[in-house]
Amino acid sequence: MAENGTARPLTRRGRETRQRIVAAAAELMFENGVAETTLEDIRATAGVSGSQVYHYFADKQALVRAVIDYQADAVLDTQGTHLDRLDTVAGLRAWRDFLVEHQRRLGCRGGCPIGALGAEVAETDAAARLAAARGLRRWEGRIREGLQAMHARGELPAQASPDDLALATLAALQGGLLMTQLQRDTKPLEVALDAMLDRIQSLTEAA
Amino acid sequence: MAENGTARPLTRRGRETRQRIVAAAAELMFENGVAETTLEDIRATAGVSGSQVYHYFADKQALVRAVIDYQADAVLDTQGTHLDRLDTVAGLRAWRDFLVEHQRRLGCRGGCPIGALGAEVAETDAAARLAAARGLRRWEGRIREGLQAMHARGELPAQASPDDLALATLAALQGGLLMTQLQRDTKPLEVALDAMLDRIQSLTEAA
DNA sequence: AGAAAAGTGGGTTGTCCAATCCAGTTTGCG
DNA sequence: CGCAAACTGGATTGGACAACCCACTTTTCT
Repeated sequence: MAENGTARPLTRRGRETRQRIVAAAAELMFENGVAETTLEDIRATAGVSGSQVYHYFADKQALVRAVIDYQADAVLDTQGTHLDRLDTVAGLRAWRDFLVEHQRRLGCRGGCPIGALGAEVAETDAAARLAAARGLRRWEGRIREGLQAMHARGELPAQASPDDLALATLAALQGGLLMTQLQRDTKPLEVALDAMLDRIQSLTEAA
Repeated sequence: MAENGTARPLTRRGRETRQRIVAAAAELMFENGVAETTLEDIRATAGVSGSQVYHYFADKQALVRAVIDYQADAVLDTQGTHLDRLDTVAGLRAWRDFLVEHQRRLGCRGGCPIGALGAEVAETDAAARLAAARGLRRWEGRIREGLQAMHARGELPAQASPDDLALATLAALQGGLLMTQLQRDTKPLEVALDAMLDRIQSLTEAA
């Protein structure tokens, strides 16, 4: 039976298989988009047999939603300790360098695993759109924590909103990733992040 | 016969019909994405008969590329005179208000007509990806002209790069639009643009 | 007037793919 | 052990859709 979104397989092996399917789907959808990825591709990549995909997911949409949640975890995981060090200008710059280098390694392909997926399904699947929005909000939250810490230490002007700065930084990052994907060049990402970090740095110098 | 990308129909009527097809495709793809838009939908919306789509376009991909070029024109056209007045902080703020209001009118649906389309096809159609990149570069060019004028008048510090500022502003706009689309709320767009414009304004005050 | 282009309206073909079903086997928890 | 879940490896259905073809009419350019 196909499970609903929240129910998890009961056994360890079941959870692992489910996870293999999601990971395979995430990889293929990142590389080729949702529409170009067939359940048969996913089945083969995950190394499971015919009926297993439908054993764990009601339909393709349910799988897409699971992939978005998976990518949200993966994105935060990939950035690792960088996200814990966004409370200094040096930490922010190191994070920026990491993101740029990561895109370079990928050949500027794929864009943001959450943003690109979310954009593709935003107007056709409200639940998937909300899952993507939730993923980005988690990311934004990590940036916000760093900037709030700087603010609390008085390193940012009292009237400056660390929350707004965090949201703006994530937006610049998303736009930079999109343009980097389209142009196959890390320059947009570099310039977009540098502009935001320069702004944050100049605010610290004003405080 | 299906024409290649550059050849245009010879008669006025032919150009109009071709344009009607592209406009219908643009509207439907903006609302539902490329994958969810069938040639039959387009044919019906454009009000043309069976074989006409293939009379003007070799295949769906060719039509998608035409739609991207069409949207690039439409986006610049929609912003009208605002793009001629990006050489003052007041002009930039008015432009920002216009963009936010435009999203509000659309119910935050669809995102950027160029960016959303480009992202969907970026990894499957290199020509379409490049068409989207070209469209964004035209947009960036209009922003750059404004900032270059400010720079030439000495209203921006000599060491500040108006070119980089323009690219960063468009990236912030793109990311803001994406997040606004996903969250169905203009806040990300507002905050992203405000952050970039605040940065530009503070640079003018430093100069 | 004559030719080329634009257009109608329909049919057709072939493929792809999501989704469902099933008969049987293996695994693993209690 | 016994039962339920996990899993295999198919087959199959049904629909959607891109792409192509055609016989014929209307419009437009020269």
